[in-house]
Order: sequence, then C-alpha cells, then structure tokens
Amino acid sequence: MPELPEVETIKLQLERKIKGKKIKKVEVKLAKMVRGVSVAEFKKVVQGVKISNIRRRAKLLIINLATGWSLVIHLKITGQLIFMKTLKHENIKTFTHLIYYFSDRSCLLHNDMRQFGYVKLVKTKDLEKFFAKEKFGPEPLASHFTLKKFKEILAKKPRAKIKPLLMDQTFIAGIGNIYAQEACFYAKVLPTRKAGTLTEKEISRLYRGIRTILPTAIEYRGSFPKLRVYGRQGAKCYRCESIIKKTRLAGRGTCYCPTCQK
DNA sequence: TTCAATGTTTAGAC
DNA sequence: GGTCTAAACATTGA
Repeated sequence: MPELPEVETIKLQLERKIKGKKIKKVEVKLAKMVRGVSVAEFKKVVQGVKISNIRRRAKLLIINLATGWSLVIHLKITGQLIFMKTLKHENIKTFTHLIYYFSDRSCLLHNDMRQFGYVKLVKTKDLEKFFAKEKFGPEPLASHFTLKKFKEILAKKPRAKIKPLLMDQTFIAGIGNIYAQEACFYAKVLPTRKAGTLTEKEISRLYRGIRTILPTAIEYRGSFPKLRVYGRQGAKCYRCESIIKKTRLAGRGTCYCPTCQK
C-alpha cells in the first residue's frame, strides 16, 4: 500500500478510529515484526496504555502512547493496518501478524504478506533523534518545502538520475516508485535525466507535480485512480498517444512516455 | 516455470 | 566519495 499518500490516509483514518482508545492487549503472531525489543517487552510497554496521537513522517506511521512511548510502524510494500469495530475471525488472515485489542472490543490488525514491515518502540521525546538518524529529507508537502528549497537540494546531486533521486528518502521523504514516475510524467521529464541537466522550467514542473499529485492522491484516500503513467506500459499516452514504455531503473520498473517526456 | 511487485539495506564494482 | 547494479528479505499471482 504505502507511499506518502497511503500512509497519510491511514493516519487520518486511525486518528478518527483509534485516537484516545486504550490498548487492552496485543497479540504478536510473528515475532520478527517487532524490532529492537523482545515480544515480552513490547507487550509490557504497549498493553493497558492509551493512544494519545497519530502522526506520519516519511512513510512511517507513528502512534504516540500516553506513557511517553511511541509505536513506529513501517508497512514497506505489502503492509496493511485494518481497523475493525468487532473482530471477526474470518478477517484474520495467514498474514495477520499483530492484533491490537482495544478496551471497547474494537481492534487493529497489522497484516503483511511479504513480512518486510515492522513495528518498533521509540520514546516519543527521542523521535526527532530517530528521524535524524534515518536521515530523512524534507516532507514534500510541508510549507517550508518551497521551490527554492527543491532547487537547492537538486543542486547537491547534479549527477543523480532524477527518478531514483525523487525516491531517495534522504533527498525528499515519502515519494516511492509510483509517485516518482507520476511526477516525471507530469513534468515531461525522462526518469533517466540527470538532476544537473534539468532546466528551470522542468524543475518548476517537477515541483508543481509533486505538490499537485501527492495531495490529490490523499484526497482520493490513498487510492490512485488518476495514475497517468505507472503500470500503463503498452497503452497510449494520455497526452500524445504514443505507446508508454517500460524500463528498469535502479532495480525498479519505470514507465515513461518516450515522446512527450524529454 | 519464471518474473515482477507500492520498500529498504547492503555489498561490490567502477 | 559518488553512483550504479544486483541481491536479499518472503509471498503471491500473472
């Protein structure tokens, strides 16, 4: 599920559904999902504690607990967090690895087919330190992420290819393989272009693309009905009717229009 | 059967 | 140091 818009959507939903609730019990079905501490310690910290707030940084979901601890959850590629008013056993899948039970009988399932995701415990006051250690770049939707700022960070990596650079979490935090392709298409820029070769106009269009596509995806609740290029290989470009091509870039599938992306 | 999949990390080459 | 590639993690589905 998860690039910035999807994680942001989960954050907004959990804010409505679980903020203020007390975690009565947590069931850990797959121990390796819990990182950094033993399952026993994890339970000790989490059980009986109230959820005070939900946040997001990059693609991480942060659940603040009233005791000064926070759950830091990464969903990687196939992770899901599913809220249920009451637990129905048919909703527990083979890849349901954690279940948080709240005191009002509702619960939250943490599913992950590929088991790449994790949950770890961080003291809330140490979160900023934790983010610094991860070396996250700026949040693309923050008000201080201006065109000027975007130009500045692009100038630091003139030789990097633009699409992998957009996906680099230390460059900008939260953009993944789908929205990097969409931003390049929006800006009419080939994913392989080196950052240093981009014109002022192209940089502005990329910036505008990021600042348009991500909020739109959030409006559509993290689903992506408006994809213009991702997964469209072999189909006609919506802009110029050329056939969308697909290649491999930095190990990731990359779609682009060979005609209107320059 | 083989390949690719919304992410990240690491190792090795140049 | 910078940048690139491939592989690893584990599973599903085309």
